[in-house]
Amino acid sequence: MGDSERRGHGIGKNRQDLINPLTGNPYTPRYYELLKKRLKLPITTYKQKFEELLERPDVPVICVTGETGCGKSTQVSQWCMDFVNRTALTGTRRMVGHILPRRVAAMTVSQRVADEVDVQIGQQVGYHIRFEEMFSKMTQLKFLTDGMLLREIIADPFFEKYSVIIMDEIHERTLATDILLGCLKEILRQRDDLKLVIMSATLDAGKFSKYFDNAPLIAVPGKTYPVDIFYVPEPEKDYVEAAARTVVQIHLTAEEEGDILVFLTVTSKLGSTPTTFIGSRVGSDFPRTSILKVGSVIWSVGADPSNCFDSFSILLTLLLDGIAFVVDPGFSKLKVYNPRIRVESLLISSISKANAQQRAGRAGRTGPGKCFRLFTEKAYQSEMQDFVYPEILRSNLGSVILNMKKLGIDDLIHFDFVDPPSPQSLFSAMETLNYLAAINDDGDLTELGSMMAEFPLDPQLAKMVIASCEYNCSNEILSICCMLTVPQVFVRPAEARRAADESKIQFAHLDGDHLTLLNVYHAFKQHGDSPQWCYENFINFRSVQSADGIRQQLSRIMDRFSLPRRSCDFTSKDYYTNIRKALVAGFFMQTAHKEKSGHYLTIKDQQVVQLHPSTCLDHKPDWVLYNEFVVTAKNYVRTTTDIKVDWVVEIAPAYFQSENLPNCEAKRILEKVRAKLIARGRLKA
DNA sequence: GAGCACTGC
Repeated sequence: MGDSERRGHGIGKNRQDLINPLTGNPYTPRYYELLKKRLKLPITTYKQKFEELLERPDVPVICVTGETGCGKSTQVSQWCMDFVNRTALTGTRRMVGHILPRRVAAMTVSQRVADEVDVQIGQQVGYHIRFEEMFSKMTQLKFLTDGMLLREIIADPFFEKYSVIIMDEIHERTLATDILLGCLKEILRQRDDLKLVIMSATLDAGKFSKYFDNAPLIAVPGKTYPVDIFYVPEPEKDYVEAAARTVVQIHLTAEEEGDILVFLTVTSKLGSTPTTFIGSRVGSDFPRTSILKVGSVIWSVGADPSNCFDSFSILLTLLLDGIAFVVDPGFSKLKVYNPRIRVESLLISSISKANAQQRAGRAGRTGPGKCFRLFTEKAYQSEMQDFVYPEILRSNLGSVILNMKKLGIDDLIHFDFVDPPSPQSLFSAMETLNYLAAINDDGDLTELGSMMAEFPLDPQLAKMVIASCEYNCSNEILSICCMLTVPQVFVRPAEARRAADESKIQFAHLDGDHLTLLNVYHAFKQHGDSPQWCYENFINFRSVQSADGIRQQLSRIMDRFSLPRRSCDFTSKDYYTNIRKALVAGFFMQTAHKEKSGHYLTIKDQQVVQLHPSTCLDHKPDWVLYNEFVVTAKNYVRTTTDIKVDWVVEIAPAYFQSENLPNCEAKRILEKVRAKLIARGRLKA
């Protein structure tokens, strides 16, 4: 705590006391207002202990745990900034980097800290997230997303910009965090002037402390009240119904005041507005505010069902006090990866004990609370995992490996991961990168791979973008690539499905959905990026707008590598053919063949798939390329384009060599085509 | 002929 803070409300007699050392200006009234609140935070008691640890040269890593709301994110970074200012040697002053997994969190926490230390955001305190740089030369404390730090480390392998790095919310265990933790452990061996602060939710703390050679741990108790936990006696068949029922019951019987928080995941049952679903069962005279978590969207239920929060307010809302009841069905939507068929999908899966405890904790923020778990106590005790598997164990590792190779980490098998991925999943991703020519047969990054790593894209997309220059259609592929990267371009409101489908027809390209997306992008630009036009044509404005932003970023990267941005003549018969060939250059591993029986099999893994009904293809081509494999009631390939077998053999000869292929109809055709192309001199034997 | 969209660069 600075001198002025110790004097409480800063009614110092000496004018000097009222000067903000960061700016040289007197503190504003707002500063004192916030200071009062800061002094009451649970974490404030631990300031001295933390600072002592920070000063000790033999302590490179400090772990801090505490529940949301204890103040760790806002206060610890200020203490670190003070520390750097106290100890900074003349000459180069280094920064404090505060890493959070989400953009919104990085923005809101940095704004809060800037307010608390009474500076303008972007000056001494700033943030850096994708598409937004809010910092300057004088920035001493910078908030950034983990993905952003992963970009920075490429240019600055020892984090020499920083004196202190704070890794916050690491229990979320994003891919980027896991790579960074491994890198940081190594960097700390080589830099004795770097401090690392690890912050996580309480339960996982021991694991990280141990990983960093038993780093000292500061555990901040939460300011919480007891929460009674209730279980259902029998497993619930339909948890959405059960959740609605429970909400009604609380409403009718509970005497306590307070709001209800329900954790739901998106399911078909809920439709586009879970509000209506719950609302229809709860009735309209529902006095309590229900906040329903649906993916990343929070919906409020109550008198005004249209009153739903946008994603920016979610964090703030969830931090809001006043919740006395939690209804927890015990599920969340989780990415799972099947390495055998190389498919990532979102599955509704059971949450972990740690998740369940965190959810229950929401009920005890302002007073005693109740948590209704819609699963049995036995399931909790014996079936739930302690923690959900971290993302790195549930993902296709293509991007991860590309990133790590770019950082010069060659031996991935012996890299010190907190949770090492299996050698099989590493190998399968290496194989994919090898087919894309991003790494050579020795596992070393090629020049192409090094370039691919610079693009914030999946390896296939990066390869496609770079390859498109050879096909004279990089402008078009760039647009398609961005449209593939953003969510849900076509809007289909429940009440206007037919109108939406009819509207989509005007963009439809009969050769495939990729070209349809290109048409949408072009139309969007022709109509001057108009939100109104989007609305009228059932196009998701936010999606196409962000596609446009990504496009600008990717364009700059292309320019940096002198990759020509070109289009071939629109009237040429090759215009669309070139584009489709460029698609093949990136996605040749995601192709399917129509068997004689009429159904499609994926080439490499022989999965039976169907074209997703949303496709614009008006025919069933013999060969299709797909962007996505989705598993719902059936296996579908979504966003598909008609391709010619000659192209795949010509463009990816190594991949389509027959020894790689399972014995099937497609293999025999590919062999014939191969022989034909060799005979014509279009392919080397 | 179904509907199911988690984040980050």
